[in-house]
Amino acid sequence: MAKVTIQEVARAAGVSKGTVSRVLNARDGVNTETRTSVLDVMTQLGYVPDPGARNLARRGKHVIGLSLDGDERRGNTYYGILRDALESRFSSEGYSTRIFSGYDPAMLEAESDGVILLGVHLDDSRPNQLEARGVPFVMVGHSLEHAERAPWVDVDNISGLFEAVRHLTKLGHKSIAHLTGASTGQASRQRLEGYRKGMLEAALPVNNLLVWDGEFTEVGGYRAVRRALAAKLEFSAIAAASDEMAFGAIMALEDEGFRIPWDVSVTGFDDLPSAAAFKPALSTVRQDINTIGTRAAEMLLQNMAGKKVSSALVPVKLIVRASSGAKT
Amino acid sequence: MAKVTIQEVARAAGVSKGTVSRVLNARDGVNTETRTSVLDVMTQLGYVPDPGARNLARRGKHVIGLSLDGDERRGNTYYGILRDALESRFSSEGYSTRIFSGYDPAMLEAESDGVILLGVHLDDSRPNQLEARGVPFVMVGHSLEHAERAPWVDVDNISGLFEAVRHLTKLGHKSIAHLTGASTGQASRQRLEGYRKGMLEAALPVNNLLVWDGEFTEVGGYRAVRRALAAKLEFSAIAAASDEMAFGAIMALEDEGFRIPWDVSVTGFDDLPSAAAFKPALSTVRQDINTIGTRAAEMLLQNMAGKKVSSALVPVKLIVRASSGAKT
DNA sequence: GTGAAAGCGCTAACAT
DNA sequence: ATGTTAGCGCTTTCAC
Repeated sequence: MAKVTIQEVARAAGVSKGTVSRVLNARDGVNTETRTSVLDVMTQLGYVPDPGARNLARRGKHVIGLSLDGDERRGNTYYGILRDALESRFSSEGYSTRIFSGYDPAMLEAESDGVILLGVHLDDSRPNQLEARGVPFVMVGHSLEHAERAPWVDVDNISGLFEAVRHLTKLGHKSIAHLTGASTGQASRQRLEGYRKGMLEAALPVNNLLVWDGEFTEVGGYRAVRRALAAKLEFSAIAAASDEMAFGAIMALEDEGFRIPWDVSVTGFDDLPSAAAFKPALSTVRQDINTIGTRAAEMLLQNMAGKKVSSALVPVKLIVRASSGAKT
Repeated sequence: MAKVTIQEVARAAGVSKGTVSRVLNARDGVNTETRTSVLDVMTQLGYVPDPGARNLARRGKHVIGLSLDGDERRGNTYYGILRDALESRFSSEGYSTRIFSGYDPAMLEAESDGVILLGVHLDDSRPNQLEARGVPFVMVGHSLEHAERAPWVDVDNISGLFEAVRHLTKLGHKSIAHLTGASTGQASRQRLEGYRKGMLEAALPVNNLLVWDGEFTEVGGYRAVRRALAAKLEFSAIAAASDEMAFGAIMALEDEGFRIPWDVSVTGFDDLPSAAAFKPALSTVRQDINTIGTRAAEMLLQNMAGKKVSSALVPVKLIVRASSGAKT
């Protein structure tokens, strides 16, 4: 595993360091043949560019800022994974990432070359400010308000819950509850909309008493279900807006003697690693957090390079496991 | 904020780059006067060494591995903060950090210069293996089994819970329950021991029915309290082994109509950022996660430099807020 | 289109 | 004890 450098690649390919560097940076002005041959040699030798050296030669700050507004840290399995994905993509490009929690646009501008905006909400001032300052940025998550300000990557929330509800209605369920998160978040609204669309499609009424706030946490889900049970609400299925709320819901149901999925079917959203391991294994809408992170990173990289990029809606996929079953 | 380099420091101090580099790396063979004067110039100019350039010149891999066994990721506010602290300390030293989840000692050895071991448990094989391979490492958390293998940093768990219980007994509480975490973890055991010592000190009996497993999560705390209530257990205070379990406990209590702290006093452990914001503000044992991370990083750095370092027990501090009050 | 050479900020010999 | 000088791996002029 001896370190292979650009020099060796150059020699092996019979060209100069300069040329190798050019193909490495996808700069044009390189003969197509030379390019492919160099590329070949690279993979053959298992060449991996040294980020430190690149930064040094490029002379920049080379840090990208992760701006979290408030406590995205909480409830965080999701953010942990996302952060890993961003980090690994950026670091392989020679950028280090830094978390900026206390939101300070001036600092962001001074200390980073570009920024990833996490958890943008309705009346968020960050997109405007960043745009005004001309700092390249991309948002993870989106809302109509800010959609035009900068490119964003988001998961297809609406389709996700729509699919979950359709799955449930096909199973014969009619009274389907929805566990929603904080009302200020975009994701919650969109998932709620997906729920409504799903009910509509099956010509089922949307009963507001069956839309519960689970605060996007396990306990939140647990308590919401307890309240519903205490209020003697009738339902045979729950489509939750997150896996964690679904976990909480299932615990509450089981604590009260209900069996999943025989008495009540439950679906989640996210497909966290723990969803498959849960008892019963959770039926859920998978969103590939890694893809989202990688996409966002790539978009920002392009953006910083001055290229125009367009936003992306990442598709979701319904994963059916043991927590949902036919209405009995 | 123009970038100041070692060259400029050298000129301003009237010495050569070499000398500046020497003081920068705390290498000896430098006149004390020169050293202090160089140091002065550095702070005056606001000099910050460029990590990339250092790595490049030092020719090493310069990555330190964070080994998490299994899913430390979960329940994670704690690990998020810890990781930030480690990262910032290491990166200012020119090291990048990488997470190694699937534990593979060979990989760890091949790809990192040193490793931080997180969540070491009783029958953990990592300390032995790492030691056998001669990889420098330090552990965050400790157990008697591994205490001699390598330096560790840990919070004073025993004193922490001891203080919490003493606080409660001084308030007049006699029936004090303890919410504990997973029994395999060291921290849980030590906190449980602190609880026992606290009860002992006040000549109070330890009733095993009042030691509840809250799985170190909010829901876990919530459910444990519900079970206790359903079993009609008598208690006027709860000393939890984590803030999150305490949050869950308070929610369960309030959902059943109890008022905190009038009907039941509750204390936590960690002092997460959310503890002060919680309603009611949580009395808890503060452990400074940042200090722990920074200490661990510093120890590893020393260790890698071949210096002998000794383990550290970081003190804790009881923070009294609104969730605990006199027994009525 | 490609090579040669200069340098990015720093460390590590080697001198003195 | 300190200065000098090569590089580290890469990008970027500037020639050709």
